[in-house]
Amino acid sequence: MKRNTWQREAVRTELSRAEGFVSAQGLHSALHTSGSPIGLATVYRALADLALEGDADSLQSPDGESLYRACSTTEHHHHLICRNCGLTVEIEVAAIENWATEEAAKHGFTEAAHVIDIFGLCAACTALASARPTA
Amino acid sequence: MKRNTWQREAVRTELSRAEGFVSAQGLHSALHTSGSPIGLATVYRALADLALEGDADSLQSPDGESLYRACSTTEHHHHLICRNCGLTVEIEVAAIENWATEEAAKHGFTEAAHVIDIFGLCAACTALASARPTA
DNA sequence: TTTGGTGCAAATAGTTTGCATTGTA
DNA sequence: TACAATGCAAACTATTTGCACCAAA
Repeated sequence: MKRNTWQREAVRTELSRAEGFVSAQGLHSALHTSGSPIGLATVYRALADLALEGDADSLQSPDGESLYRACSTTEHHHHLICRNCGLTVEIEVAAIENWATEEAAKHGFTEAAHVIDIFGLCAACTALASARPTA
Repeated sequence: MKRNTWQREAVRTELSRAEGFVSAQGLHSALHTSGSPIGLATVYRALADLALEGDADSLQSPDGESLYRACSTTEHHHHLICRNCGLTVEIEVAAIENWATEEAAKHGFTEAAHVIDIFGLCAACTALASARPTA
């Protein structure tokens, strides 16, 4: 039987408070900042459980980190994520959903789950980047 | 100036020989099996270069590994990946490309890189699945 | 009380990097 | 000859796991 601990609750809360996707590490430090002395391993375990139970959605960022977000079971939408500051904008397009499904079906695939997310630099970070170039 | 070494050539060759996506580690051991004493770091560096030059396509597997694939054309396309047998089908749709770019621009994002991949069960695996259910 | 959960630290896994050496241009 | 590329091993990052301890049921 799953037990109800404040740690799980904290992770769940912080996850749903987050606008879009958050990394386990990010969520952990956010919790620490909020005063929770929760352990990193616990955060990982809680997130893994949430994902398993279907309460969280996860995807891999281009950098190879696992990102999680609270799963609004009903409808699913996609995100525009700033790779610098983490700003997330929700974008939803039924057209794309259909496209994905059809494209899969066209090739005989079933149980298609798509990963459609756009990583970029938000306006603010773009400005910063041009002010202080990386290279 | 980029130099032409047999190691690069080996990586390039092995990559195009592979049917679908391969991990750096997998490619490395495949090369070793073929008798190439190439170093793992070199494989990583070669793959990174190939991806940078646009000769290879890369994506993150659900396990967090970086997978690479020879990129036939200069344009980039997306994939339909069977989560059971690994069969990969390239799908390309200018419409989606544009959509992604526009959606990003609409929100002031720059340097947008999108992750659009569809994981599902290919026809063959679907048949197998119904014959011998997983759960 | 029972036993799953937690925290810490050590262990993994994948990938990157420093540096002396090698080989291409 | 000169300098990019290689190989090795150490360094890193993200994540997982073993284990003793704690607390929910």
